[in-house]
Amino acid sequence: MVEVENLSRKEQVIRAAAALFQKNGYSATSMRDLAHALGIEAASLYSHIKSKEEILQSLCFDMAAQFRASLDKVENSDISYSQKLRQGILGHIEVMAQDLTASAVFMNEHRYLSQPYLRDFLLLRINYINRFKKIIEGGIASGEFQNIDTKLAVMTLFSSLNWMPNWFDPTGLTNPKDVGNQLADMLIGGIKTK
Amino acid sequence: MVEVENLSRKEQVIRAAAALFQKNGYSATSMRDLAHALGIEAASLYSHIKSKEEILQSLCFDMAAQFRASLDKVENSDISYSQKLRQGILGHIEVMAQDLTASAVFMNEHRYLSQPYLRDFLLLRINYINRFKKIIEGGIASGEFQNIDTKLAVMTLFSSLNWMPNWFDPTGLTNPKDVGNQLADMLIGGIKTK
DNA sequence: CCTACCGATCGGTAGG
DNA sequence: CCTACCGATCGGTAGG
Repeated sequence: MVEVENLSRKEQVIRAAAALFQKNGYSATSMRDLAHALGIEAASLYSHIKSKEEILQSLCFDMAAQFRASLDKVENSDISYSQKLRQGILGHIEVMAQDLTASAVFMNEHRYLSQPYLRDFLLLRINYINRFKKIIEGGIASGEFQNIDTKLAVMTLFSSLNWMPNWFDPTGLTNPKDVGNQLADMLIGGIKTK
Repeated sequence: MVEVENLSRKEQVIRAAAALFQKNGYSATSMRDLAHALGIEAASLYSHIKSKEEILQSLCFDMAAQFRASLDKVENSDISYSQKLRQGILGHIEVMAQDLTASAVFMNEHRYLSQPYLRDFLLLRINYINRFKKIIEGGIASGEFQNIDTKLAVMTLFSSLNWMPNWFDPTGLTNPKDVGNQLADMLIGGIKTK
């Protein structure tokens, strides 16, 4: 019971922190700001978390794990490279849409991780990007895609995906799946052999 | 002479600040860090600049003005919408490539602007984005482009452009113009009527 | 989860 | 461009 309560409160702390990190940035968010948002004193936060950075670590690595898991599913499936790319995009957006705030922190605040966490995070990220790149390279090798610059293509895709938390309106008419399919239409149509 | 020296020194301060803002973030960069990079004491910085934020303002609004000017040239020229979009992309990348550090600050640190500067900056930015959106809408209306979601299209373009300072290697083989043309090929090919 | 508090550091000013 | 310094605030700890 005590454990469950602690975990739950810890998650409240992390979620409140994510909202402040997104709004004001990690460095510009003080532990007193965070405490105030939760209606407690700054010192009380340390009953739930070890440090300010531990919160950032949770947020960044949890999102990274979710992105990774979503790509696992499509990577080894027996579908065309266009379909793999589309499913990869849909998976990424689906994960993002489940927590746009944490996604924005993942994208914009990971840089404030200290070593060795920063290094580990960047390795996870480059690995993720390279898996998308491999899909594009596979599509080129099979003749499905034009012989485009794969680095430019994958960076265009990645930046477009990660910028979404900054403009996507979850209360709007378009749902994550529609946005993902439209993005896939736009990008795949552009790199597909005509 | 005194004026010229002051201006020059001020620009040195701003450039050094841009490098630190890019590397460590605006909030996490102290005036003592900046002073150290220039080999002077923190208090001495205030002979050249009024405040820390004034530096950020210079960087953000200077870049905004350059982006705006580059789009002015292509907007009213008598070319196809594909060509307008391509020239807009090339112009944006050319401006960015001239100062990748300031461009990264423009993209990632503008959020630390205080009011009313933040509001003004965001208005300039949405205006810039809308001008690209108008080009895309014009292309749809003329039948040159498919009937895509213009918001998604312009956000994909804008995020892709602004993410470039984070991965573009100015010492590499591809020059800004090649990258711009490749990005235009990829995006325009994707939205053009087949 | 609180009060009380720590040393460190912040942006900036006074006065030269 | 410097020394000397300001009040405010930082992340975090001790002890309950």
